[in-house]
Amino acid sequence: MTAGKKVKVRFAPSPTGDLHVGNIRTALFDWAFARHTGGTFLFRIEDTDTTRVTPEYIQAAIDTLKWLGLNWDEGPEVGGPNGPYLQSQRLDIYATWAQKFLDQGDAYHCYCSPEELEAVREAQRAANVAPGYNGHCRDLTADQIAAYKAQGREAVVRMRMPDGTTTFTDAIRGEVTFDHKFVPDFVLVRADGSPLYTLAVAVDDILMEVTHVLRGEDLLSSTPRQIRVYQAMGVKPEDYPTFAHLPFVMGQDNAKLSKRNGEVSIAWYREQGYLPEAICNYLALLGWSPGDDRENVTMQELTELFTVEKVHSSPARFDMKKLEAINGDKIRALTLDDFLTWTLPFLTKAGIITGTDAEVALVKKALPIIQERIVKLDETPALLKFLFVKEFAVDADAVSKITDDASKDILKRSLKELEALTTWDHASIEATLRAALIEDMGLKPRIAFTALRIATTGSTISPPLFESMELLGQSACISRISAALSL
RNA sequence: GGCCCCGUCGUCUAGCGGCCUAGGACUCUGGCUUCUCAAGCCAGCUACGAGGGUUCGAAUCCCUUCGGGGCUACCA
Repeated sequence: MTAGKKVKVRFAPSPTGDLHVGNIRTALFDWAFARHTGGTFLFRIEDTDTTRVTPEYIQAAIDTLKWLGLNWDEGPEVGGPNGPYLQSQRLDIYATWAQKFLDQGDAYHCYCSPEELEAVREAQRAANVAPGYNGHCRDLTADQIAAYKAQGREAVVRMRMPDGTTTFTDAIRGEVTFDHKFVPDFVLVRADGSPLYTLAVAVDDILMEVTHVLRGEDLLSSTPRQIRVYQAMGVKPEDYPTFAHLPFVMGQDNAKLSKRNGEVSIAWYREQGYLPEAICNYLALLGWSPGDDRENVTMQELTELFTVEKVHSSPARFDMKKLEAINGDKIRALTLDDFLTWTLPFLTKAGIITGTDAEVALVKKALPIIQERIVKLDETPALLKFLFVKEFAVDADAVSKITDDASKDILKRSLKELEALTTWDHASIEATLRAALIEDMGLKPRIAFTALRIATTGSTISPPLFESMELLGQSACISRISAALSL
């Protein structure tokens, strides 16, 4: 199938909500496959279900893909030779093909009402036979049709599924066969004239010259229906796209990932401070591996290493802990400038800074000491807050730890030493404090520095103490310690 | 129920008949380091769903079984 042709892969979500982890994993594989093969990545919006798809969700899907860096060659905003790329703008195309199928006898009008169809299914379930359309309207006579029309019945367009089987080779699962006995005649066009997924997806994949369909395994059993449409379109088997059905991403409870068993919206991950590259790296490892022990890969490396042959056929469980670990790795690998760029929005959103040049400069100086201690960007405000607060106050739960006499002694001595210090850098601060508190007073470092940490940063947890004090500045340190003494 | 897909440590995976007393990563536990928190380093725990074959030899091939999942819409 499609051998020799230039690869074209499509990602075609139906935006009935925010794109979720599963969608993104599919998009990522589509993208990686296209880039690996030097092919085209096509992005199409399947918005034929107008009751569930909204313009907001469509825009959100576009933004999400952009944010992740999954750039497309054909699709919304960038256009392309086979547009439009929103199915809602291609209705006339589907109508034309549906009519052709009707004319050819591949499809027929079905006048059964939803209620009648449901009754049939109910009976089938009761009789323990496979539920599905019973072919009631397959061979209606002209009189029967006239009678239905006279009753004012609306018709759907239904595809005739001939006896036999459909066999295709899935690039991930191998040869798969479906007996048409279990693939009932299916609806192509609703009674209101709007197309269904089964029609639109098949028509578009052919018209847009898609060579590879990598999609979720939930669509595996709909493949024979797509192939049936190709046949009716007159497409030769060697021109069918190659199918590859990706395994699911499951939640912790082994059910398809959903809001109930894990956070699924990419928007949520973005707000939490996950890096797009971390999300992509982690998702790439769900159902795929480079084949060796490599795990940390850049987007560039992913496109070099990705092949469908290495994709699994078994589902994978989503593990937030592993994502966090990878995110931490990616954060630590960031250059200072990139780290700054990623961090600033979190600090401004938290109200820690407003964005002045002085603030940004201080943040930049402080970032190196927190880079290896955060896993997500949203941890940054809490760690750097002490540098920017206008009204400094010691955390309520830490106050009691520095009001005892021993702590007061530590703070008093520290104050004296720091006031006398003429060179204000972390090495000098540390040398002075160690000499006075550890060597002279004989205190344990842990005890001595905890008291100072609370007094200067307001918390029992902070970036390294001496670096923090350097950044804070001599006068601020002195005034905070003085204030702590009168608590 | 029927059809289809899937089954290696808790999780993601390596493995494609001998290199496997099953390797790596995350998690977890213990230790080292240490000014807190991290990071880093070291160690440990834990897996081929089960049962039959085939073979000198099976995690790897075949069959059965059990288990999980998907589909079964005028959703996608």
